[in-house]
Amino acid sequence: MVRSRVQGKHAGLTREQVLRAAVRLADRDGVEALSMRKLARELDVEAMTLYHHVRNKQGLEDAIVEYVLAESLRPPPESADWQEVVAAHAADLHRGLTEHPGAVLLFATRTAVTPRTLAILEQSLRVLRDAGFAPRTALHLIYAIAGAVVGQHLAYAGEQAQPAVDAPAIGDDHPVLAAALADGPVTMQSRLDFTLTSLIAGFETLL
Amino acid sequence: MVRSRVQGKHAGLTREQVLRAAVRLADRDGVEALSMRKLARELDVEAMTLYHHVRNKQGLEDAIVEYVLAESLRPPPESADWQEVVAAHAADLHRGLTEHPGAVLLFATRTAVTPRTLAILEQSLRVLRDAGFAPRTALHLIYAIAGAVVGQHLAYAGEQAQPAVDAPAIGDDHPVLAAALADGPVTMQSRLDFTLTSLIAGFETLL
DNA sequence: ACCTGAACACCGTTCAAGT
DNA sequence: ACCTGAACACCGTTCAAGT
Repeated sequence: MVRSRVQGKHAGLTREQVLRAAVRLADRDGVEALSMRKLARELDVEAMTLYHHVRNKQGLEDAIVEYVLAESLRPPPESADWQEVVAAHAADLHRGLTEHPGAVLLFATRTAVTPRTLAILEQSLRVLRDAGFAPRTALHLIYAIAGAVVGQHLAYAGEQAQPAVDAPAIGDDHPVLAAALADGPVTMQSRLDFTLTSLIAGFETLL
Repeated sequence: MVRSRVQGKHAGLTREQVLRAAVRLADRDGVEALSMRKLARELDVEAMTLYHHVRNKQGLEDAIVEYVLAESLRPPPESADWQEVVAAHAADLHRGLTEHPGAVLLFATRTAVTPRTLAILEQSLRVLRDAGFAPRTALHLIYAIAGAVVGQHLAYAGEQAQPAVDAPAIGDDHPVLAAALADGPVTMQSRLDFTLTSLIAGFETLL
């Protein structure tokens, strides 16, 4: 790593570049490997320079969540029924977290409240209310969906580090568990599909 | 912090004591404040001593999850229908995470697979299978419940640091969202209840 | 205005050494 | 066997100083 610029010379570094590099680093090496110093090295800059574009590491992490969420979330499809809107919301989140595994752990503990996400949320809520859900129920519904998607991605992230239960490890003491795993391990996709299908079926009983 | 023991003198430190102190420290100051050095100070011992009871920090965190899960999980109630078994499982997890907020983030990314948790899982799965669910569906069902409980606790933990959306911050641009929050902020308890009720209602449609 | 470099107060972990 | 202390390679962040 060679310093390629003298002090005071502008690096021309923008916040956008910092965030893009941070997301890339987190996706490549994992969030736990994301440090101000390593990110600075990646950008060929001193660590302290980053504090010009970001309040601190917390602020960087908040910004990553906003960045990924902004990239993932789309306005709900026009003239769709509420089931499609809910499924689309889940699919948006799922795609975003799949493309950016480094953001999964950060999504778990923050909500990015920006004008754009608020606007999209309001549009989804309107569809749900027009379908007959009370506003508060509609909000609960969105929370339930988001929690389910993030929850399954987290569980999956954990299983990468520490492999999940599989059939051979079970043995004869646990016949039902063994039967459940006989057709291969349970994947995140199957768990997520099951959870979302169950949730939507449950929501339908509320109408 | 005074050293109260000469080198080589047994501290009489047990793994149980280490884990109890770790859980207490994480609950009191937050997981992010849990460090080997601070934990050692708490136990009036050198940091390196802890490595005699725990492989490394990862191992300590795994052990915390096992410890809290063992304390929380109970065998499913005898002669209960499947809805009660599922609700009891959710309630066990909810109680454990409420009593041990320091473990929430750790629960998100690991599964504690021990003989005891496997046995309890098998019992729950048997009730579900006897109720008519296929073994694989039963397992999906348990995963969905666990994911929902952990997911809502995580979201709640995040809101402690970074307050959630509330009515005054919304304004006239988002009437449905404002209406949803008019009766006060959405709490973790209400979100969790809603999610679990919806999930169970959804499961019923599968039978 | 933008960037640097030293410094401070922390980390997890290895390793040789004490009793 | 159990515990220590120094050491190494890291952290995030403050602060004064450079251009």
